[in-house]
Amino acid sequence: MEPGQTKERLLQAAEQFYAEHGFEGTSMRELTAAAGTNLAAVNYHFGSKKALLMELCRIRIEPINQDRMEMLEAARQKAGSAPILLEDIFAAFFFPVGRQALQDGKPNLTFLRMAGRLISENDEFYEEMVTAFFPVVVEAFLSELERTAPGLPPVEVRWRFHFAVSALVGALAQHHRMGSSKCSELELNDVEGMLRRLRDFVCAGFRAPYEGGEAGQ
Amino acid sequence: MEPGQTKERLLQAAEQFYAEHGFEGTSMRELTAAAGTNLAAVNYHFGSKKALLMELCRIRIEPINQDRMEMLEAARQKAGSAPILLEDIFAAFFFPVGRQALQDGKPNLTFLRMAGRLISENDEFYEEMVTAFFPVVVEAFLSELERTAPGLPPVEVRWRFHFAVSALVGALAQHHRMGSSKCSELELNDVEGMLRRLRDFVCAGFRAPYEGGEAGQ
DNA sequence: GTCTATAGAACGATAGAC
DNA sequence: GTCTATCGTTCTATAGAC
Repeated sequence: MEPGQTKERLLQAAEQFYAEHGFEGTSMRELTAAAGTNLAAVNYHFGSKKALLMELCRIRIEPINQDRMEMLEAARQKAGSAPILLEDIFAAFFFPVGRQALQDGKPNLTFLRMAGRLISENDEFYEEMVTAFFPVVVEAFLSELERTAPGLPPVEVRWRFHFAVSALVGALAQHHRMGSSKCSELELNDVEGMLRRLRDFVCAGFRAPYEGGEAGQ
Repeated sequence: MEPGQTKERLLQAAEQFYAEHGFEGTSMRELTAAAGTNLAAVNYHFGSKKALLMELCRIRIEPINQDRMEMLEAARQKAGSAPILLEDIFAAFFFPVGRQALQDGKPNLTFLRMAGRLISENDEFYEEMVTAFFPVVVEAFLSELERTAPGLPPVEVRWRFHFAVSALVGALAQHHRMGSSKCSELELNDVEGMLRRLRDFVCAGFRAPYEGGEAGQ
């Protein structure tokens, strides 16, 4: 193969395989074959299988989290001294995912799937990714949410944010399967529409009346 | 080992390994060692790795779906000719998971994690499980939701149910990680409390105002 | 019904030529 | 920077003794 493009082709193939089969299910043999190269290239460019997949995650996640912080800051500016609108907070958390998925013009559903993988990855890989990429963003959004919903105990805010993140990650992981069977009318390629729907769903959920934690069934 | 209990010990170990590492990440060597037996036992009792893990899923999922159908029918009876309360529909979908997790007295978080795995399993395994265990239940709940929310287009009902299921599966997959870092105050063992919170969150989300699908950001 | 032993293939990683 | 060849390990599955 001509030199200089192997690294990018490896990352591209890694996204495909990692999205479809996760860390454990991804074979470096298949991956390098799909990238038109060989096993040795992985070690030369990245050092190991794990380092390749971590680098892929870094490349994809970091720009999203940068967008999130910028959109959150913009929402703060817009609100001035008033409380930030809940819709703007969750827009800042959700919409950058769509921006990243659409970066090459048409929607990259493989990337969505890869993002959805994170949640059920094995603990070692998960822990490394979360502590590397997410603590600052999560704390920023949590404290903004606490400020916006003063009536809600911090524990309840954390639960609801947890549900919101779960819904996002699950929706991403499942998005490619929404087209099958009875859901064919759903517009798969309208990632932005999906995220807007999800934002509205989650904002309403976040505003659910708080029963004090001891309500009966 | 004494005869007659190997099959059960294999299923128990399978739950642990499948929950932690998924299908691809589960090794029959480690699993059979943890079960105090050997590789040959898997083929004798189940036929293959895949058959063992599918059987585990069947044993866990089928009772939940049976509970769901019974609770949905009970909610129908309770409502009579009036529309069923949204809270009762999602209680019927969510709470049986907790009942299954608590079946041995104290909460079985491993089972929750296993259930959360489903969503990002490789397509072959996923497809087989979903078409084997879920189509009837999903259609029953979807048509009940359509009946309960007459103002909402069926496509929108499907999207919101999709988000609700995603939130459930994601919350299950992540539940064991909620104890770490800043969330230590959250009561991990209160699975029923978590599901009640999630039910309220999702019901509020499902009632989000419908903008007609073309609302701006 | 349970075991040991092993077949046969696939795995990640690396040495060394070019 | 890219390749071939191969090392040492681990994988699932199975044959056959008890």
